Amino acid sequence: MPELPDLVRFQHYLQSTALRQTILRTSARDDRILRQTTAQGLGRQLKGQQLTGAERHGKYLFARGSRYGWLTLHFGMTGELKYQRRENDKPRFTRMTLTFEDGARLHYLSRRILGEVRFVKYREEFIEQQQLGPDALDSELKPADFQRRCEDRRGMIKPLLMNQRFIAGLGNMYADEVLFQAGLRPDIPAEQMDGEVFERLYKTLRRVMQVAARHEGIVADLPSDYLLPHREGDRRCPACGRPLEEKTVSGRTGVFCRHCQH
DNA sequence: TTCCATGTTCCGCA
DNA sequence: TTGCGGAACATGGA
Repeated sequence: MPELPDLVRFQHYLQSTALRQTILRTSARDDRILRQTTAQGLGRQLKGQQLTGAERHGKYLFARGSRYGWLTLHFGMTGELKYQRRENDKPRFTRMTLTFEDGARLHYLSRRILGEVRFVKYREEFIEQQQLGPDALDSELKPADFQRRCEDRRGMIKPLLMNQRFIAGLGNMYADEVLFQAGLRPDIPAEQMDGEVFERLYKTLRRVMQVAARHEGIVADLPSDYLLPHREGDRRCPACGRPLEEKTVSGRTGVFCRHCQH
């Protein structure tokens, strides 16, 4: 599930549940989602701290520690958060749990274990180390900058949109959505796009991601002329009604409309 | 049972 | 050097 709009939902969820409560302990039954640390190490770094805010960059969520550092979460393909105020049963697929002083718990769930949990001292340094591109909603991302970064790229446009080093936040679903809304095929070479096409793509990308972020990635709430609600439903183009086509581009199954995208 | 999956990374190859 | 396909990761659901 998690692409940028879903991360916005997780961010709001964490902000509305887990802030300003002192962390008593951290447990991770399964070490495989921990990176550069262990359950004990993570516990030492977080114990006694409170989370005071949540920031996002692309598909990473950062929860600020009141004394120092950031709890850093990546959700892979199947991750999510669950907050429990009472001693209910731990949700299935819980991989890591923060327990607060009052007994409430924040669970990090991941069905497949492709996400990661770590603690970083400096957020900006981490983003740099991961070589993440600008966040897709970053107001600093200007069209000219976007075009310049596209121009010296070979290869197809869709993998470029999904490349987190190019721009951070889009995955398979929203890359398809942006290309559909821009009327562009997923397999056109990036270097073939002229200035007018760049501008259309840039504006569409910003608009689609803003709309999706506003709806916090809830597909059912997206406008009905969006592709996303139709790719699992009638599998028809919301613009022309023709059946959507599948095309695998750089290993990911995508969906597009041959009639509306060129 | 087999195939596929909203992510990332690594390898081999062109 | 860049980018692609494929595999791997690990697991569950259709």
